[in-house]
Amino acid sequence: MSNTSFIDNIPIFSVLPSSQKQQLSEIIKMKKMTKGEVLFHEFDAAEGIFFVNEGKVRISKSTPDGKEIALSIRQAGEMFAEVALFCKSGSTYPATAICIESGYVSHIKNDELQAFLYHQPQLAISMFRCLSERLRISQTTLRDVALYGKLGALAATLVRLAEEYGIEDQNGITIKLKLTHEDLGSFFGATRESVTRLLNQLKQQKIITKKQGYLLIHNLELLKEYIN
Amino acid sequence: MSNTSFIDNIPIFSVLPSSQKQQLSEIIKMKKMTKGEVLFHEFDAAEGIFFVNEGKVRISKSTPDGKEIALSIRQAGEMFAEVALFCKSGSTYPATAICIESGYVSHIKNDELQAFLYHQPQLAISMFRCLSERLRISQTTLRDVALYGKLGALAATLVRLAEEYGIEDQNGITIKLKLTHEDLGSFFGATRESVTRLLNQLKQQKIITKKQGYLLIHNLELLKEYIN
DNA sequence: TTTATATTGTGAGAAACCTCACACTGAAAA
DNA sequence: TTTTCAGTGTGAGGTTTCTCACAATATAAA
Repeated sequence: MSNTSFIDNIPIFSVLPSSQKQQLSEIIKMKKMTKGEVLFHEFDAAEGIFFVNEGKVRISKSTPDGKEIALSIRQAGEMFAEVALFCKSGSTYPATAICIESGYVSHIKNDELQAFLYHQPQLAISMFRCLSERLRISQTTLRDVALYGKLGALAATLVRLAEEYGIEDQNGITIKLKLTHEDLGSFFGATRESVTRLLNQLKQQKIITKKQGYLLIHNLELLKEYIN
Repeated sequence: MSNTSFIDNIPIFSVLPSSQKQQLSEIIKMKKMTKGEVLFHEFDAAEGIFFVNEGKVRISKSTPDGKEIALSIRQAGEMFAEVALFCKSGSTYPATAICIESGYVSHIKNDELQAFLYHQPQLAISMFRCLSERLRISQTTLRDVALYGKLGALAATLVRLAEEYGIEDQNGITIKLKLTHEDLGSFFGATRESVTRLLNQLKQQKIITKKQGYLLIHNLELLKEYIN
């Protein structure tokens, strides 16, 4: 009945009482997105913040010469472009968001969310928490990429993806993402050839296998040993 | 007269009216720190947030095998351990903070600042902004380290240090930090030998020189070209 | 099915970076 | 001053990773 159903599926909003959810639903706008669609480009004016309702969005930064690094992949219930919130007017998005699996996203304009948050300290705190968790992840990734070799960075990436997208069964943890070797390499700056070779190393050690196009992790502990 | 004078020197608190500063001064505690002192270790229980009053603090993460990456160097007026705020109880600091230049730091316990912030949305927003700026920087650094080589990462580091610690005069921008080649390398994961060789490359191109122990940047534009 | 296209696999050589060893320099301590 | 020591410079050789080229497989389209 209420049009707040999709808001209920976004964990960060669970701190809100339903009256506030109703209010929120008036400033949040859902729209369809299709695979390949660019939701925003790095350096576009930062207009607002997004939430994934369904589908997946890849957040990435690139260099002028065309190389690209994937920062994260956002799925249902997750927020992105959070850096835009409360930013100075005239700021730009620090990364590009591309839909990699069709679905729906919700969007709230910066100024409207800011006004709303002013009276919802609970929600503001939740968002603060989310932001600080992301800073923590980013700094950890930086450490991994700078200090371990590519094998370590790959291991760290697989561990992180397993935590976020892993489905566990008796065989191990399947990473439910269609990722090419090039996609994987873009998380830590390696070429597809290197990723092929590194993955084969891990396959030889029976740490991972490939099943129906998905990576299957047999031994998460061993994988973690590459990072510590 | 008032004991809020050191609070006045922390920019993020400038949004507070003086009555609130007075209130803040009751929960914030200043203490001396001396060079080499560890303010907290990575994985210590996250008890609170810090502000530098005087001196400098180096924030770093390390690996079990002793390698280390510098995340930032905080100086007077700046906040650190911001990730601790609003974190789940039982959380730990994600990095280590070591004093590299004696001075004073102020400390606020998490729960006390949280209670205070609840009634100070203005300040909460300022802190949110600071956090998101740091996420932006961390993600940019990640891109630099992953996609450019060590020379690019060095250039990016110098540009960032010049912006934060640079003093400009007719000769160029002096980075007012005592940094060994090893310190510099720790920002992006290079050995001291590599840093020596890379710096000499930049010196040959007249982009930088060394003056009285400090790095002097003659051509910031050329340096930036290594990153884009 | 056949065909087209995207993805993966693999070798060989180049480039970047690290490691180790040792010499040099400059600033602080004796 | 001399001594000491942290920091810097540099060569040689090894390792990692990239690049380029091309072959082998999947996967999707016809």
